[in-house]
Amino acid sequence: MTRPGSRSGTTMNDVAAAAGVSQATVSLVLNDAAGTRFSEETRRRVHAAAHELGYRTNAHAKVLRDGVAGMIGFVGDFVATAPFAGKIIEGAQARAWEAGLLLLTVNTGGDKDLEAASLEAMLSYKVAGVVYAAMYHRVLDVPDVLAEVPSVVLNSRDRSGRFPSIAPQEELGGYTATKHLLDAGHRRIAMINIGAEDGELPAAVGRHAGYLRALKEAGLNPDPGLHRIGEGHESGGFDNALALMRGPQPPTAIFCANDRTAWGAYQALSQLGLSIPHDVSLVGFDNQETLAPHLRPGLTTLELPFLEMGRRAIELLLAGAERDGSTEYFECPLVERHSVAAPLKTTSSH
Amino acid sequence: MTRPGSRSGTTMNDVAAAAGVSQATVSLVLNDAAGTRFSEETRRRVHAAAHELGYRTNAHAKVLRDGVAGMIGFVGDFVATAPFAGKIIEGAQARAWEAGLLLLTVNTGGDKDLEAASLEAMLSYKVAGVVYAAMYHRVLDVPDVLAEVPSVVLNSRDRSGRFPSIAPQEELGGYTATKHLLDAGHRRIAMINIGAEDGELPAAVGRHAGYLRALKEAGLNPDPGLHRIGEGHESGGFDNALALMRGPQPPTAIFCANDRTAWGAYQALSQLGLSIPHDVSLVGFDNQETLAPHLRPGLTTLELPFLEMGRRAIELLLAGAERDGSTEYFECPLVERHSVAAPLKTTSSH
DNA sequence: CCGCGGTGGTAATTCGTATAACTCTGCTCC
DNA sequence: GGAGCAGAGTTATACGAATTACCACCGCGG
Repeated sequence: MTRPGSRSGTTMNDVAAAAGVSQATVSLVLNDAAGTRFSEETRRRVHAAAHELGYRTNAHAKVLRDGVAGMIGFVGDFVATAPFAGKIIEGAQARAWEAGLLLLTVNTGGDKDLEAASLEAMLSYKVAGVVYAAMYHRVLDVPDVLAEVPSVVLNSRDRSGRFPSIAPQEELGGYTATKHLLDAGHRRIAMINIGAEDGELPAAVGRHAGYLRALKEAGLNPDPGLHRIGEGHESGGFDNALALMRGPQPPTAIFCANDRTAWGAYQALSQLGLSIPHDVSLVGFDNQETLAPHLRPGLTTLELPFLEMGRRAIELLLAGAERDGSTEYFECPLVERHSVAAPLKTTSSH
Repeated sequence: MTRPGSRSGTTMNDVAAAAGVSQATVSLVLNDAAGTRFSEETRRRVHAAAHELGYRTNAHAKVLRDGVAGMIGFVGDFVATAPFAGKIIEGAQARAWEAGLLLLTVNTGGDKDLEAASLEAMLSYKVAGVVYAAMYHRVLDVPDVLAEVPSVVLNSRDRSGRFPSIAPQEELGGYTATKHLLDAGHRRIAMINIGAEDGELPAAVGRHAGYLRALKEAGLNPDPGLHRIGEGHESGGFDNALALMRGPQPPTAIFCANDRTAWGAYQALSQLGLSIPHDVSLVGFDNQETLAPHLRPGLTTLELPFLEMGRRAIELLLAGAERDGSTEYFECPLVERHSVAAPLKTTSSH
């Protein structure tokens, strides 16, 4: 009803009739099919008619005919919900679009029934592949149906090892963070981790391992009293930072295994009247854009390369073929701001 | 290759062959079509064969035949990127799913070409409707193509008035926030707004109007010196709060037009050695989940009902029909935490 | 012995597009 | 002057599911 010609149901037959040619001609001309020859006059008429009628190809008919759809499924336990992980979709969507593909997204919120049902729906839409994304890095069980189509696990690892996975390089991140603090001259470096290291949480395990490696490499003996476990939230950072600084031998620097924890530590230090980085240095992890740059002083932290990871997931899908279950690790670059300085007085180690 | 029967290309004909019946029978049985009668034995065989072969309906064939697809397009200038607006997608997706529909999402990042192209793609997929969502509440120009399909504008208003819009009730929010402060006994209430009120930013205009109305209703004369304009960021909150408190007659309470601004104010007050809410009370706006609950003390703020707004957008789409360009406003409930208390000393007004 | 109604199912068509195979008209060339 | 061929299109079919119209069979009444 909008413009005269833009009825939603305009088909190639309508265009053909308007241009006075056959439907096949319309198809061939509009798709600029290779190896066919039509007079300039005919091409002109077809294009004119198509434009006039507001013709738009019916994607379903095309898919039915060609067998493969221009869509990729993106299932996550969060997708939209998580504040910072939006980047991961942004990257995926951008890359998909470059390949002319649309993203069919569902966030299950952890609901396994919804997950199964939406995967079924996606498969009936003949998606070219499925990205199975997780909010945080862990080891997870991938639904069997995904084996029917190219799939990749994003920001987590597939326990069964059937699917290619993409994950951040946690250990190196932990190492880099700690090394940065060591290089600034710190010797008593605490770590407030996110949750227990029961092996199901590669972020916690890896970051801590990197922390230990850096310490060891510097010839330092890790003080168990400086290693604490929060829950990845502000309160965990707050409580643990408070306990740490009130202890007998407080650290001169704290590595917080995520930015939220670091924020809690900021609040604790502020409450104790300690200044950052003068009295104590801090390094975070995640480079959460709503947080890290806006703390005072700005938080030095490690960036989770979500944009690239999202892009890469689609890339792998498109490459298809190989389909081994190997994991591709992404390095987390250090982004320096102003929460790290040299310690006040060096607690000499000999 | 996974399980024997789960080839991706299993069609009704395959099932029919396996069950020893016709394709029509398979269709009728599987869809449990009304008014048809098949023997129990036949039904059983059909279901068994379908299950055995891992049959899954081809959505494209169905759409082609039936004309309407089980998908809704969701286009945004952000979609994933914005930290808190994820809720809006979550709500939309949940409601869509209840209706058996999938969401086809694209975040354009403001790129108009991408926007146009993805709308075209969505329309070729015969989406049942399109939600056109914006990151922040404003007045925007909606692409003409949207007129071809049921569409609704989410978290913004359509300038042309052709499409139904859904937006938060900013004025009432500003009023509620201010009233809350008045009720606590405050008389000198400042406001740090987000950006200029040039009419293109309903959030800024509305929240300020509500602030003025509440003041007027309380018989107070707004002090222009207490009204400041930030940029909606932390730094705007920081700088303006600092200026406000260092002024000749500092306020006893500040209404910050968003949570990020409020956070900046927290930092400024902390720097000045002022405590919240003892020395000054604060109210924010947005109830940003990564921020408001984690500030110390927790920030009293107004919630943007994104989940409901997202749901409602889909609801309107499904209702279709009417299609007037009216705007539906959503109330922003006050969520009380601990940043508001009675003022220290009342600056009596007579 | 024919017709009739009910039961249980099937054949054929439709949706919109892509494409392989085919037709028809001129023209050239020997 | 007919073979051959290039040029310009067309016809027909397939993709997978839904649906309408139809058909075959059986038992029974008249």
